[in-house]
Amino acid sequence: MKDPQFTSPFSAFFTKQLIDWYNPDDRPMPWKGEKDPYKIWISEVILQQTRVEQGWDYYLRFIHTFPTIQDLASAQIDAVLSLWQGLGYYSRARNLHKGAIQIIEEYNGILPPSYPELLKIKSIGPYTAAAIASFVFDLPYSVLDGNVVRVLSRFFGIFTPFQSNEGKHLFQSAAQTVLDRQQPALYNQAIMDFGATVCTPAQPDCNHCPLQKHCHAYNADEVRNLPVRLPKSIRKVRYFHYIVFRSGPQCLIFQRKGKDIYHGLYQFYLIEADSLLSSVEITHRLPQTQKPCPSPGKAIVLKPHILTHQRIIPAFFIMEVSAFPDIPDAITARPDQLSQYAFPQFVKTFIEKYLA
DNA sequence: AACCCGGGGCT
DNA sequence: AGCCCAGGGTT
Repeated sequence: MKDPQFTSPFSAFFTKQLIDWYNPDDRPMPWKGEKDPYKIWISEVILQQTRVEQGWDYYLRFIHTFPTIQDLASAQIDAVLSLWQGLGYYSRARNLHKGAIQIIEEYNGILPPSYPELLKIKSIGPYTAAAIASFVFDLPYSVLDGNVVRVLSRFFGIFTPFQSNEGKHLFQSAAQTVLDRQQPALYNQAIMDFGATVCTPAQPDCNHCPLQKHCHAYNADEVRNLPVRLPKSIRKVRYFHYIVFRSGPQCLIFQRKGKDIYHGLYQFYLIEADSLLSSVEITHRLPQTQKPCPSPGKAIVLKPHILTHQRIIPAFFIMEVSAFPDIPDAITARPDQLSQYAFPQFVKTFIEKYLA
């Protein structure tokens, strides 16, 4: 299929109004105006699927701990994950670390001033490459994120879902058409701030909108129906039964392996099932070791942990033993040492509430 | 092209 | 309860 080509008589109006509207000082951020490509890179990866307010302190801590690419590349992955703890989407932290090593080994330690080269670096996709290229190197690449898609779909009346193949080309074409090529950094900041503060998902401020006159959605009363999204997939339900082996002041933890969610982070001994298991069922599924385990006590069931694609129900069984069972890869730690390890948020919640 | 990956805030 | 967020990697 041929790429859909975007045209509109209101492109120039759109761009001029946006630039006139924009005042960078209205929405200050720690990384705004930053010209160190490393810091912009960090900020943009943190901001992937993450709100500015949520990422703010993580960014400051991250660049304080790892001020340069070399610092990040030579760090242990556990240290990186610890800084990321609670922010979610932990593959971002793992890929950031891989990317730093990649830059040291293949790019002489410097982020390349080129969109296609930036795209080759781990953690950098089309959005982040355009952001770094425009913000740091003043290259004419338009960013295309959730904000931009929303603004473009409403103003130009684009009802094609962005998630579809056709939508990706159509929105990319529209974004590049309205880009102010003379000042790409200012323009990209402008459209994202505009989407975040005026053309918001719910209850956009159309009454004070500088684009109102030629906004297709406003004039057709379609604002609430745009952007159009593809239906979302059904959520899986998973039951995580954690056995907290305790012996005196110590307990056992394990690092998650494989390619599943949270891999690289730490947890207690896990028995997963697709339903809540009884004490008897738990007993049958305890590790087979020399020393028999006592039967588990009453489960501490926390509220479900709701994620985008799954729902995790955490149940904890604290099991006092005279000696730890011999389980491969077990790590012995005191509760006060657990802060050295990165845990999924709901495990951290349990530790603070029941093991502190 | 489809699926997977967190956590928080808002309505 | 559902939606959305400064998306990218894997298969």
